[in-house]
Amino acid sequence: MKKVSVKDIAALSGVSVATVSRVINNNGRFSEETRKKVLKVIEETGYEMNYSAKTLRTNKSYTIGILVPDISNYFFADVVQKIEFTLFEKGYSTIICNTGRDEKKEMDYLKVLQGKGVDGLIVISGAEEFSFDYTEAKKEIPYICIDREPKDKSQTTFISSNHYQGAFEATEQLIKLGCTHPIFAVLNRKSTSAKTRLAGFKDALNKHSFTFNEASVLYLDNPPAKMKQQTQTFFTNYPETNGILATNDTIALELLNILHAMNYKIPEQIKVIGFDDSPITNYSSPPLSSVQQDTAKIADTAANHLLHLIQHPNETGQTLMIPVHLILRQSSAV
Amino acid sequence: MKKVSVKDIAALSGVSVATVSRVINNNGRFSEETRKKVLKVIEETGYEMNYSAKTLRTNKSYTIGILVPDISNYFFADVVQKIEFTLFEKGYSTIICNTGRDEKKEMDYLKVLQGKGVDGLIVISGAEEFSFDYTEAKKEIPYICIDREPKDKSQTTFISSNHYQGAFEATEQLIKLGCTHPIFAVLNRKSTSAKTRLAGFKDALNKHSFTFNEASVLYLDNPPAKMKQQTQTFFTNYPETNGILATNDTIALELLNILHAMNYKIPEQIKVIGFDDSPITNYSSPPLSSVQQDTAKIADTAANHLLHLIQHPNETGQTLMIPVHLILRQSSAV
DNA sequence: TTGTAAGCGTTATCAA
DNA sequence: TTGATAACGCTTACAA
Repeated sequence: MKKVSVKDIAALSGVSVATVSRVINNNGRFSEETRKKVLKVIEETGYEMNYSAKTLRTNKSYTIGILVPDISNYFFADVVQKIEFTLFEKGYSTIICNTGRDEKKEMDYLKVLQGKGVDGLIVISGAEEFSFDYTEAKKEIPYICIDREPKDKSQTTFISSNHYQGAFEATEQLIKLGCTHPIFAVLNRKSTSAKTRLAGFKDALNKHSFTFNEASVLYLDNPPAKMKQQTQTFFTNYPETNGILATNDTIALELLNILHAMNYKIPEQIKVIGFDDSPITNYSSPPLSSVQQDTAKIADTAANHLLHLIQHPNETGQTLMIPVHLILRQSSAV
Repeated sequence: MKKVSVKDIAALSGVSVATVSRVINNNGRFSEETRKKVLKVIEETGYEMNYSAKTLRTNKSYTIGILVPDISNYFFADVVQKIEFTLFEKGYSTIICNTGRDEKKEMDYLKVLQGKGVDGLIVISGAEEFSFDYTEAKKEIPYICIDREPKDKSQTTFISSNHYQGAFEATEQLIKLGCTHPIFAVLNRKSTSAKTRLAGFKDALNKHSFTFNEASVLYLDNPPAKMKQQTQTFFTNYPETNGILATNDTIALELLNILHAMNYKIPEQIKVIGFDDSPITNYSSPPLSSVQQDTAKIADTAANHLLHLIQHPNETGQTLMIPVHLILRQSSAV
């Protein structure tokens, strides 16, 4: 009772393994009659392709690796899920690697993925620049970077939400709503996207002739207890602060709680806007305004572009910007 | 500049491929001198194992498949992440399959996973019972079910939070806090775990001599708009309702919003408890009491048990219950 | 302790 | 239109 192989199919349908292979892959020529016969036997026996053998032979694994910092973060999970969906539709399976922002682990994963012969790689976010280590020039694996600056842009495709635009618009919105002292709240562990958001914030301030200085950015660290203390200190030093653009929704919500505890009224005294538009934004008090990323488009672009890159390895060097949308809710109301 | 193989290593270090293989896998005998020599060459050349070849030969893939309904759900993502971590530490990589609760997709995934020769499977949640279709008796793949009743418990290991206990305790808590008419809010698409929670709710009512009838369960459907209407109808019919145990946090939060809109005061008029204790519980208004699942323990148990099962395929039939903890917050305060 | 060689399930080349 | 066969990179008897 062992697994049935092409050889068995060949024997049962009275043709050679070569023919069976041709039928399965629909390449080369064979008669309609043969095709029917073979497919029938395949159906009956419940034959399933041994992908290891196929991969070994063809050097194509139909497997894609995804490097992601933290799959329990909604934004990442959502993107990954959608990428996985698209890839599966096209016959690829996906190995998801949760790096936990650990560089060593990332290297280990890369090694294994290479050993498994992945056809391509999608790298999502991260603090440092990403470059694939092609030492000794093995098979070059095409890769796509999402929200993570590649070291050498000519080697890959860079896909990113337009973080700059999002932060810029959100900041202008705060100003328009009357915030005289808007700040940007960001984690000290800074990702590529966070840096870009900061730039957007800064430029929006400039455009409206606000000064950007140490009173304009609130740097935070985990855990929440530390964040609370840092926030309190900041507000003691800069009590005039009346608008916050947070680098993501989690930070925004944490700040909401902290500000409540400090007896600030949101949005009356301080207006808050987050980033990512995760589902939680609807359930906070008050509901949180946020910059929505188009995860569907990001995922779709990434998946399709990678597949394209696999076919045409040298068409790299592009940077694709995905527009974002500011969603206004109670936390930034007038 | 092609990929280096055992053959190259053998040539470069002046031994046979067999010896190289022995050194790599540290099995069989070889002299210390040989070992050093071979490892040096491996190091220098940056050799990486071709896993397809290894898998083909040994029929072991060091790959585990995880079937999960929805990776953007925090509870699932958290469990998956932790399983993945443990498995990677032990040299396994993980193919995560997001089934989207689609039975056809689940079957397709199963086929591919089988073709890729996964050594084991972890199946998380889902509406119907799970049984692996071993038609034609291929290689039997050991699998673990988390939160999803296996069709035949003797074939697998069933791991689950103690949903019954959680629901029972939460219900008792509601009663203890003075709720005279507690209800259970659940989605119409009912999972194994939801059914068990309902049972716990029911038994707690019985214990305290409350009657369980159609006024005790609020059945809901997505999307939120529909949920709102269903809730309003329910409260028109049963206005005495003053306590809610929701089948998960998302439902609980949705209800919180709906009840606010209906001008109910939480927790004064209605007390609410959720399930899962996702991070959002801290940011809702009021903060949500919830039954916390021990994801770390679930994940760890699942991973280790599966690895054990791979070594000892016939030690199946266990059911492992993981205790849960009721976390009390504002939404159920007196 | 080490080497030789068979074989895992495919695909692809070459002949028929 | 088909078939025989080599090759992919690795492990593992069996020999030496």
